[in-house]
Amino acid sequence: MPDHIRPPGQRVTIYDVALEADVSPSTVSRAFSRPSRVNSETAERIRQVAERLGYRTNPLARALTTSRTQMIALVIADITNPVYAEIVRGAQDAATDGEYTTVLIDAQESDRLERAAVERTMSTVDGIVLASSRMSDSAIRMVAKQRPVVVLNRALADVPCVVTDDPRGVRRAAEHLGELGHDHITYVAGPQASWPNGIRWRSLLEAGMELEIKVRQIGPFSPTMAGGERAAQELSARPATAVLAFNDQMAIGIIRGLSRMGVNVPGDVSVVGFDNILAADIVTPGLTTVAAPLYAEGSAATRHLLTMIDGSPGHTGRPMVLPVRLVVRDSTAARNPDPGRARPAWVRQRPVPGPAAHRP
Amino acid sequence: MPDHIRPPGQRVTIYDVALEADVSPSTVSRAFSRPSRVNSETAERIRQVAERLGYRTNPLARALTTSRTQMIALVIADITNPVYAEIVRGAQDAATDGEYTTVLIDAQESDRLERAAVERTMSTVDGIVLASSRMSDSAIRMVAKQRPVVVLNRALADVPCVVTDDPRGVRRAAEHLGELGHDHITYVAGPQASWPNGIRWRSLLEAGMELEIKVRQIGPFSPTMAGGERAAQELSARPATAVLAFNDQMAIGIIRGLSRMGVNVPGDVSVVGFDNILAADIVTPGLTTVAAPLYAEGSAATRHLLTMIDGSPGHTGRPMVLPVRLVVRDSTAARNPDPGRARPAWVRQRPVPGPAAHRP
DNA sequence: GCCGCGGCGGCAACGGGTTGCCATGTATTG
DNA sequence: CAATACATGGCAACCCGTTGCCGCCGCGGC
Repeated sequence: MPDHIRPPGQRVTIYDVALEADVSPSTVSRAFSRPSRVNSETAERIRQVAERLGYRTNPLARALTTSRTQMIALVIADITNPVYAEIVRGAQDAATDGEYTTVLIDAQESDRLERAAVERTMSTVDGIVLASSRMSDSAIRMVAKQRPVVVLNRALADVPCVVTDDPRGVRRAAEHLGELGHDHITYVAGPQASWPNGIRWRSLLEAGMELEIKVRQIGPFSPTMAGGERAAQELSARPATAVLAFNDQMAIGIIRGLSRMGVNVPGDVSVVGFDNILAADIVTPGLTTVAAPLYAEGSAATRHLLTMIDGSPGHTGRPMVLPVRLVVRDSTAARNPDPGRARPAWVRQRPVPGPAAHRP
Repeated sequence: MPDHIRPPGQRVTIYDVALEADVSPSTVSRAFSRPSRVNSETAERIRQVAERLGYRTNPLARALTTSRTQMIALVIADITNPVYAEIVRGAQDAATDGEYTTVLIDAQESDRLERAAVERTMSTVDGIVLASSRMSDSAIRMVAKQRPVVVLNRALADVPCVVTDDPRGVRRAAEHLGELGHDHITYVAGPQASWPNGIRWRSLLEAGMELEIKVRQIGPFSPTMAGGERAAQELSARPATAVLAFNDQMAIGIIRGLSRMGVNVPGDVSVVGFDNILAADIVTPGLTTVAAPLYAEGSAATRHLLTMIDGSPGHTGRPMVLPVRLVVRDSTAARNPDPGRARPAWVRQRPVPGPAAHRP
């Protein structure tokens, strides 16, 4: 009965609908793309025929003339990093609201892969959100010249940006540590290609000046738990009582590394992270961290992108900055007043067997 | 100097190249898509002109005639769930190997959203990997009729599938718990729309029969930490000494919930999860869990999809099944031999203040 | 010298919509 | 009632490659 069962692979086109509805193809086209341009009864009839035949407009064909694919690309540095999950959610929801589809690209922390992927995708999307791009400024500008681009977690002249208020976050963390009696903070650096890494360190320098806290930096390390564990090793060579890590994953790695070496967190060392990922709450001790409004970041960036696509110039003046807050948990505590107790376990470097290894 | 700086928005087409190289557009087209079909010197000249002009072939236009976009869609149930990160990596790497771009779609655990997104994307991709789809069997078959589809983590007649050996994983978990003296296992169920949820429960039923372990089920709960904490509440009403959770996130939630109520894991209750996400290793106690070869899943599924796209029928016979292994950590222990001690803390239900709350 | 064949390039017809412009018919206005 | 405006629909060109088919040319074989 349903005569809309066509040989598979034979897509229904506007021509089929036109024939069936006894109008010209252009009318069918207009019935969908500019309904106001056609008589409402005709439009309705066409819509019914289309429905019956199972017609779907072919986005590729449409894109060919309109050069609008209704897709945007979201490029993230590392899908393995849970920070991006919420950002993606925010972006995706905003895109869906605007009738756009999101193409997610995982750069795997690689400049090269990121460029290649962007290159490949650029011509298929109407705009791009670069979240924590690892590309060079000039590469980004190049891309921005060809398509609307919004950059997330990075400030860059002439390109619309949205960033979080990292300086304030760092400042709050430093104040918090200062109040606990720490007079020295070690920054454990993440990837040098990461823009926030630079700003966090500089902010700490600045905060240190004002608060009269000494600061130093070690690294860079990979922004992962493994990287944090490696940092812990290095920390043991140059002791510290307060550590600010580039991100939560590293902070967690640091906590684990230190614990394994017999160093007590927060008893001997206070650790602060960045991002407030879910795991920050489940690690023991709970991780004190600077929380960013992840979802809002993704959502704000893509909303801005959509307005640009719709022709707005995209205010490239100041970056849009989103507020952060310090989430205090149990990885920070008053500085151990007994220097004799603060170091021994650590100087001895007695490696304690870690938690049960993976046994198959 | 470089005359290839054209007014932005004016893309270079084969016609421009043809004009400049003094050949016909078709020759330019062939120079790229079938180099063997054109004289190698001519081809080289064309390539140089194209390079000079900055020509890039427009994938949309190409797709219009070839109906090949060189894109595949990867649909995942919930990007917030870390399990998918590795799957995505595997899929993406495999796709990149085959010169395909991956479009990631997050279904947000919603049947409706998933269908809508698939519907929207279907016509723009050459094939689809459905990882842990929440759609109905019939909806999936519908999609499979229009595009090559590989289903991940779900078995479905007439559609190529790749699954993990959950029955064996559950069996191993049950054996492990049995050896520790547990004679009763409670399964904490996840989403009913999740296929693995069903199979895990049935496998546990079966394993219980053979191993003479009693089993029961509670739930369903949302497959998140929050869901696990809710499950912990319910568990307190109907005590258990051994729990198998639908996934790691729930298991972690259960551990936290129980701890908060003063129940000791693994002293009073043993908890086993599923998936071996990173957090399983950082929670205290470390979570015993059934590990799946996430990366391999994504990679195998996509590779299979690519062969289907290249015309192979896609063996729809038996699903491809990937091996799992039990990772034993510290959340499982011998059953508490003292029933008097096994329940009191729990019957009393003294809610213990949880870890420090988020203080801004 | 004639024929056949292979290499190479061009023509033109797509693929599936979109849109500027024109033709027709009807409603509005003076 | 003529003149003008507007609503509606059709024609045809266009977007940018791809590809079937044909023609031209040079070469080797008989």
